[in-house]
Amino acid sequence: MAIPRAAKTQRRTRIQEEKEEIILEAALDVFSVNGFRGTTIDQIAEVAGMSKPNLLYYFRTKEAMHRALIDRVLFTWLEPLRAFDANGNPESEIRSYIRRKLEMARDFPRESRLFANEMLQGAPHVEDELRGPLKALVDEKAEVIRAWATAGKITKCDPYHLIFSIWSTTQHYADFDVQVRAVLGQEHAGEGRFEDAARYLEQLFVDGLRIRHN
Amino acid sequence: MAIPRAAKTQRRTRIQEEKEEIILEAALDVFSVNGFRGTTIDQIAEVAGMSKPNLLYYFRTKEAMHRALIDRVLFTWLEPLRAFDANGNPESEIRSYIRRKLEMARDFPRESRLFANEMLQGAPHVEDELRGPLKALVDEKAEVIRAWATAGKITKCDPYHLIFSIWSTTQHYADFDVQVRAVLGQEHAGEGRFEDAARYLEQLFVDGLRIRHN
DNA sequence: AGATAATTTGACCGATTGGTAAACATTACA
DNA sequence: TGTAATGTTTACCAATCGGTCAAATTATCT
Repeated sequence: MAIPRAAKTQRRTRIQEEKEEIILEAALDVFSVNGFRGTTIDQIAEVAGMSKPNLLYYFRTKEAMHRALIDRVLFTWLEPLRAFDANGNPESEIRSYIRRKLEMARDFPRESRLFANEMLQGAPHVEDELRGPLKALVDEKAEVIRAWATAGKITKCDPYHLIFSIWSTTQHYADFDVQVRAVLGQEHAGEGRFEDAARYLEQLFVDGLRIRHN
Repeated sequence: MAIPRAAKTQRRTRIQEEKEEIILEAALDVFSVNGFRGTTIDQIAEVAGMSKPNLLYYFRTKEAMHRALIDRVLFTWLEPLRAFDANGNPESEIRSYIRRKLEMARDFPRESRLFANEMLQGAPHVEDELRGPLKALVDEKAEVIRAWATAGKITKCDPYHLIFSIWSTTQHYADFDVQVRAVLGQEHAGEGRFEDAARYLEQLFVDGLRIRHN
């Protein structure tokens, strides 16, 4: 008798951990490109190299796979913002936040696209997380930025829209990668484009905010 | 005998124009949210308020609907960039480009999401347009910006990444609308958010580029 | 009005969808 | 080694998919 997903044993088998890893990896491949509705379990099964019923042994529904994937990715995705330090130097904090976000766009483009897909569809599966934990985190960091502005360390500006602009400019290089490559052309579309982007964005944000260079 | 899509008559009927309009409007609703793969003809038919075979009388395949929709939207979508004037004042040109793009994000969010969906999927239906006409247009405008920089009217910066950053920051308010609303919360998520965004972005880009105020 | 062309629909097709049942194979553990 | 739990697969299901067809309806033109 098969009891999937550690219902009886509490502890997860070695095989369970390995297979769930493989499945989520494959699911990330497919969901990030085709979105939830556009993804079929068969596609994921093929990428994962296992049969469809075998997938459904580990995750009972397509929703369960998507849910598990979102949950896992959401935490790491917010890491850079969590690392944003109130006690740090404004210029270096913003610089390194941009750098980290850009590295994530380069190294984890599928994760970025997974979220983008979810947002485009109106976030039917994660709206609660947005209104709850995400808003709370952004509120906290926005307050830090506002304090910097009040203290005259930074130009006065709307901290929420500042955060939005950092999110959008950096994630653009993951979500719109095809367009970026197409427009830059063969010669400038190499991996150097991330360094070019980093240089440009740091210039834009730091000078744009008139951050005091100590 | 039914001859769809003006094969014989050359001229399009009044009914043809009306119905094709209704269909594309409905298709925009659905494609922009669910992407190509995630959209079904039945969904479009229901939104359009007509039977599925009736849709297929005007557009023979789902691809044909999507194609027609992309073609129509692509032109208007690039309007703001086309209006970018080499002879204008750098500051006002960039300001009004941002303003126009932000207005489009506010007034035509579905069009923005349609493209975003297409990009996330790797642009399987429009890659040629990206490498061709779009790249050509961007190359031309990038040259204008570079000339401004050379003339000292503007801070030296990578013109391509400047354009990317204007695209991403403005379209963010259409594509990630749910997230923006969720983070801003009930009180700041009203329509005023576009004016706040406009104010912030103009400040960011204009001061960031150290444009000379004549 | 009558004829002809344009439009609309219900019934239907084979393929694909998410998911299930049960037989079979493998593993872990006594 | 034996056996019970875990893991895997084949065959299958009803629902939905993109699309066709022929018949019925409506608009157009003389």
